[in-house]
Amino acid sequence: MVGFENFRPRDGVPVYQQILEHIKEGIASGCIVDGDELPSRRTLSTLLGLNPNTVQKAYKILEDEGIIESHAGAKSYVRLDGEKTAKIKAQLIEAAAVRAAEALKRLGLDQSEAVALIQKYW
Amino acid sequence: MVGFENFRPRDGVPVYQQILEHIKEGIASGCIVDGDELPSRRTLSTLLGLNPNTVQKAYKILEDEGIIESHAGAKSYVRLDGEKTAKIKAQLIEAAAVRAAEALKRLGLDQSEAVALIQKYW
DNA sequence: ACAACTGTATCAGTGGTATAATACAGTTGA
DNA sequence: TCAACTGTATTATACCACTGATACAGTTGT
Repeated sequence: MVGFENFRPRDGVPVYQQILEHIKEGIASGCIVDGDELPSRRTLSTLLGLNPNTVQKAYKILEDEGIIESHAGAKSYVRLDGEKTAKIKAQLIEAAAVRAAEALKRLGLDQSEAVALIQKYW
Repeated sequence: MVGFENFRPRDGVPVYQQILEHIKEGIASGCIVDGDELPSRRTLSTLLGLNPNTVQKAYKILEDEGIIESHAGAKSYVRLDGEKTAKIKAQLIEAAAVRAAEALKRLGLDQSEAVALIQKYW
């Protein structure tokens, strides 16, 4: 079962997007693999104190992207092959690295200073 | 005059926030200093193709934070002392570094991998 | 004084997010 | 079979961030 134990929604970002990201990050880090069962829309919405529609919105996008499989009446499962997993991981990592590099560059830092900072705040 | 030549708003983030960040980043990197004149609300909004209120919103926040000074009828100026400048710089750098470290951690990377990525995408 | 610029304030409209209340249909297991 | 779950869909509502349009007030320089 895909876990949401340490899911702490931060504000400023739509919750449905954070649910999306949480699952994709789980895939990238290897915590979530092919065949894993997802909590039902109703279960997860109750757990997080949300409306079922909010969870549905996130799940719908994941299904459109071919990451999960849903069928009326049955539970939902993660559907991944090696290629798709690698692609998700690469996309997230590149996005995070580019964002980090650009942010630090804009602050006037050079590469060695940036590296030192990452180490300091790790 | 505070410059907006290489200001390219990205979507997904409110424009008024990006204006805010642009000015704070300029302060952190030393491009913007005490006494600098700001473009007027109307001038900047025309330049960026925005509504004057959007610029006003950003300027208002900067004034509330004591970073710029505005008086009805007169132009607006940056007001900074060394302490304030250092504080802004430290805040932005810490925020960027923490955000970067957390994002890369969530993706399952370790410190050396993160450093390598920053160097790769620098 | 006056034109042309400044900042400031107010109100309306739009779109996205989230909630709410249902309804319907398929699967599962006792 | 049948109750209890599952997913799916629809409609309405509320709220807030953002943008847009407009009006008003103060300054600056000629």
